[in-house]
Amino acid sequence: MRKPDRSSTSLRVTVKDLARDLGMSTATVSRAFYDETTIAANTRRLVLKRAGELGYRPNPLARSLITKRTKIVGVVAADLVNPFYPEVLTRLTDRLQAVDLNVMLITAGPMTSMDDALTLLLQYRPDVTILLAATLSSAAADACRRAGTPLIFINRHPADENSVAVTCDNVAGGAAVATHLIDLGHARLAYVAGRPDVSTTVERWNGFAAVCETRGVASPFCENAGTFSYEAGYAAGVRLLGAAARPQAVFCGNDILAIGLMDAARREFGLDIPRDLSVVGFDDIGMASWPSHALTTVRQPVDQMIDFAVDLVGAAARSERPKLTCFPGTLILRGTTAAPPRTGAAPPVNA
Amino acid sequence: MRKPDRSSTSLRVTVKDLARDLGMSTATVSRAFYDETTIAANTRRLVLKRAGELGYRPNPLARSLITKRTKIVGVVAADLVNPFYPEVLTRLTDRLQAVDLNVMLITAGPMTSMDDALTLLLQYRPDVTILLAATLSSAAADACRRAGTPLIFINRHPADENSVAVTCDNVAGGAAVATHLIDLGHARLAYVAGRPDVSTTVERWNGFAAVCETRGVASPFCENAGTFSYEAGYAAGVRLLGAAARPQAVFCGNDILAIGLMDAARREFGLDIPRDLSVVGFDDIGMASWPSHALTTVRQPVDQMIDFAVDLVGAAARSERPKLTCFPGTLILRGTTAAPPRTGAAPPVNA
DNA sequence: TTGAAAGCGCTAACAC
DNA sequence: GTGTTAGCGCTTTCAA
Repeated sequence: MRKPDRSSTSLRVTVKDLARDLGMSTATVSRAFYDETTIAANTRRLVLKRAGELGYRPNPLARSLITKRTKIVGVVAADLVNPFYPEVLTRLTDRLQAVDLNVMLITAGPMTSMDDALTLLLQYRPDVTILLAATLSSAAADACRRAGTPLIFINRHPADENSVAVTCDNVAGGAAVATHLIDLGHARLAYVAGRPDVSTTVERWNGFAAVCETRGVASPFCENAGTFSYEAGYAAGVRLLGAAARPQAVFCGNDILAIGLMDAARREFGLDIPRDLSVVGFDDIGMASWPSHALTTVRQPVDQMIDFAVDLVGAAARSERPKLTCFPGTLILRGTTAAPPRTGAAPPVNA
Repeated sequence: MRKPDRSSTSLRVTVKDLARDLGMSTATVSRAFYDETTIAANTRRLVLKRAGELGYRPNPLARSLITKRTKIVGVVAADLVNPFYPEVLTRLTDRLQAVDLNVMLITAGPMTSMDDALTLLLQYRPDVTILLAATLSSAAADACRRAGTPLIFINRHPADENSVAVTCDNVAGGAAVATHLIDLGHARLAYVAGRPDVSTTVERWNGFAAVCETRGVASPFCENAGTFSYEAGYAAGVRLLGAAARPQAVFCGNDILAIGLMDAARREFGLDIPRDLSVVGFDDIGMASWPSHALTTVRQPVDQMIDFAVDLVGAAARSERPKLTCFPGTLILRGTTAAPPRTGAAPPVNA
């Protein structure tokens, strides 16, 4: 076994060093770093002052041995290639850092399965684990429960009703899209589903389809893209728009699907958007507002959602169990939706 | 002070438990988990088997107290909104996880400065710290040195010649772009710089300008976008293309700048690309190959670069000091570059 | 209000 | 090849 490199041993200050320096016991020094302890105000001041000078900070690794709390938040990111998640991750880590929490990131990729990666993470005893667009095998969920780390899902409703989740109101979002498209006068609608087995896919469809039914519009066709990616959107576009009765408007499971589908519409079928086809996405990623896309979409209130999730982290660490929470989205009208061209007899003009 | 939540105390198995269960000493159990120790092969087998059954894994936090190694790799990501970095980060964490290393992620954002975030990270004593497109204040670099964490820069050449860096050959990349554009017949070239103070910006320019000089083409105009973002590219496009002598071809500091600039060219000036303007990027992010962009660009060999960086992590942890390493990029020809339209007298036909 | 002492979970000398 | 012991850096009883 390699022995620790004593030569370059960090001249790291420890409690002992600081205690000796101050002529106090290590216990007193330690107490200075906790609010709820009995220590003379003046002693604390002294300790903190000298600690600052010497650059002493309690070692969280050693501390965790006793307190059982690591100040580590595990973040499991399933799909960083969808630009929505880097946006979320950036704000999330920033906010967590601001409250003195560190992010341990795990991803599932070609080399490691989600379950293996999670096992690795759990060794570090994260106080809380946040799942970004990730779903867990029941074995993995079990492992988390045994390890005692509360789970917070972002953008997913877990099947397990015990977990905490923060999501956008996907049902209402889907409904708003349907209302918008029907108001414009579209009758042949379609939905492009991403991963079929996740809550966002199902809920957005539910809201969309429900309004179609209420408004007496034919039930929308559902094209399954299989996953949330540009390529999947493009392929779905090829299938959907090549069909005999092309839809007049399509609601895509998220923005990146919508962008893929629009590229297919233009390149493979020479369609003009929105004249020949209306398209709506979901998320409002940065790219959606670029002139080259100008995508009408449902904006998720990312900032609020993340801030709330960070509050949940605190609550979860205190073993509180808040209910799952759902934030309203906002339909953002841009350039990819318009009324269908009039065909046959023009409708009576009544305005 | 809150006392550890004994009620829900994880029934986590410890060395002691396992040792008692097996009727061995804790030392023996511990030895089973290290290759370079003297332990009977059969004993090791027994220990590992029972450990598997009971779900025992040594607590890395406790272990680190003695070994001074945490198996934590700090990753500092400066700009996750540029899609290049999520691509890199995904592969990086995946590879690190595969060799049993965990990623602690820090970002600089509105709430926390880079230096504060780094301080937070260093408390956890990462074995190595990887900087993704990040530059460090000299105070921060000092802090890292004092904390004894080796630094690996990805996509940046640090000023400090002590650090290790893995980069793409930006000079050669810039040169290849210039050669391509000049071969096509362009004479009025421009460069759009991202952050002016980083090595990639400077090196790409150097390679680009050097070839112009060699080939006897007028020194390219340099437009400073200030940062590597879509918006900055768009704004730079507005300034650059609105000028009196519009360039025939522009080399952008990276793909996302190029995409912004192209949107400006089309929307603000009604230009057709590549007929009226040739555009080249750098990185070859996924988006560059989408039909809506079809961007000619220099591909960074991300996979090789990351795999190499992961090897460096191992080397750095062993206190070796490899030299900084530079991988060749590849010019990928797509649809945004073409010969300029002939103006005035057609050149003599000689083919 | 403070200090002495025990111990978190683990590894590494050193003896056997 | 294995067990005993000490101790990593820290917090937390308990007694003073």
